[in-house]
Amino acid sequence: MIDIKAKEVFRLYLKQFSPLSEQEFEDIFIYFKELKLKKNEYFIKEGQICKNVGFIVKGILRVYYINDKGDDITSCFCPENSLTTSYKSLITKTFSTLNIQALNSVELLIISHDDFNKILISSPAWQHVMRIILQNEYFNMEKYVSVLSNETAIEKYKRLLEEQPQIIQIAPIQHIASYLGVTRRTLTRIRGDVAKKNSNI
Amino acid sequence: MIDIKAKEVFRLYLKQFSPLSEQEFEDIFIYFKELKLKKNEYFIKEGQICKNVGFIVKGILRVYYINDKGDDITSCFCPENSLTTSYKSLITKTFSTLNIQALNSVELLIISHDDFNKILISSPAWQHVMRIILQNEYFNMEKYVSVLSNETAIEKYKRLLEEQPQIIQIAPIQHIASYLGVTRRTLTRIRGDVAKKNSNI
DNA sequence: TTTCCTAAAGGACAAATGTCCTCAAATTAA
DNA sequence: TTAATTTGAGGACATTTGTCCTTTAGGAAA
Repeated sequence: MIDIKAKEVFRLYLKQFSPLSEQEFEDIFIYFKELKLKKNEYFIKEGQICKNVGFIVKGILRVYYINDKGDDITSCFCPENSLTTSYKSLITKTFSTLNIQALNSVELLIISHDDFNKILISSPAWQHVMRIILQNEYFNMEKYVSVLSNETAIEKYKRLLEEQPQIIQIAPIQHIASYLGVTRRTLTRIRGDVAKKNSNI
Repeated sequence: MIDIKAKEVFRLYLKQFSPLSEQEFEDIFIYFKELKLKKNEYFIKEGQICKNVGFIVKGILRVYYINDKGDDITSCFCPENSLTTSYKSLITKTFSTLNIQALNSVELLIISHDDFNKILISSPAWQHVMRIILQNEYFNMEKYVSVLSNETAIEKYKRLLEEQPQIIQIAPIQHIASYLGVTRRTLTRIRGDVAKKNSNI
């Protein structure tokens, strides 16, 4: 039996995008299962085919890949109250190049790709919610591209500090650095500068 | 009457993604109009609401925006045989922050957002083609993000030289530079290095 | 407690990139 | 054709970032 609180969190999440009737929500919810991950456990590993979409009830996940040079690059931190999956692997049924790993202890609601598609066909309400969520994913990615190419390292750090302060608390410095597109050394310099400025005020 | 050659080009484009029957294609095609742009004319300008999707039969368009610092940043070059639109403005019916401008003389087939949606509802074939095209757009964006954050300026330049050599021929240096995320000065340095290496061979 | 280990901070120097400028070639206008 | 304008190349120096290394602090194990 799924935790009643988790269910409520998910209900509220969907409600943001589009109202669902009690019945519509229940019809959808029966397909979800609970999944708990301990720190450092994986939601999906490179080389596997991703078969699930997860909703994060609690905790934070890190998405990363190993690039041509062998570096571990963090492409995204998935916060509470959002979806996580390896879209490309899921949709094209190919091996994932991404790893999605729990940064702390994580609680998810997951649905299989097959069930996901089943609901898409049978429920116009679900179709509508998903269209909006996927649109948002796309727009977020556009935003991320613009941040990556326009902001300096220090601006990006300050943005992260403002938008996702929990990340800075729990993620080790090398993950934050690769996410911001700089080396560890540059990130410590930035932290030094930020601390210095604050002490001047 | 739309140029018969343009029609063929579009038919072949759609065919890549999914086969359409002759009738299905004709049913869709009646909604398209021809649009010709001279060099430097706009498909969409910042501040307007984008109402059309365009298929590029001939020519190249540049997508750019003005960032907070007032710089003109090229976010993408749209080549022949691809779609162009300001997705965010189109879908959310908000003012576009993007400009899409003809780099040379351009020939488009355009369809209004309303007609686009009308076909989406009436034609499962069109729905299918569009789902695949939008998925590809998303995957391309992912690819672009990974290139932006992993490759050095010189690697990005070489990639562009290989993948879209026409761009390097016709776009002025500052547009290519902002697209690669560097200044003009860095791009001329890169060109110098590339030329020097080639002469050594 | 003491030792060991790990993670972050930061010093020193090198490399890459940006800023500001000039010059030369190409293009446009008179 | 000549003058004016635009565009790209590239010099000089400043700034930023990377690389490699050492130091420091905090937590885990003996």
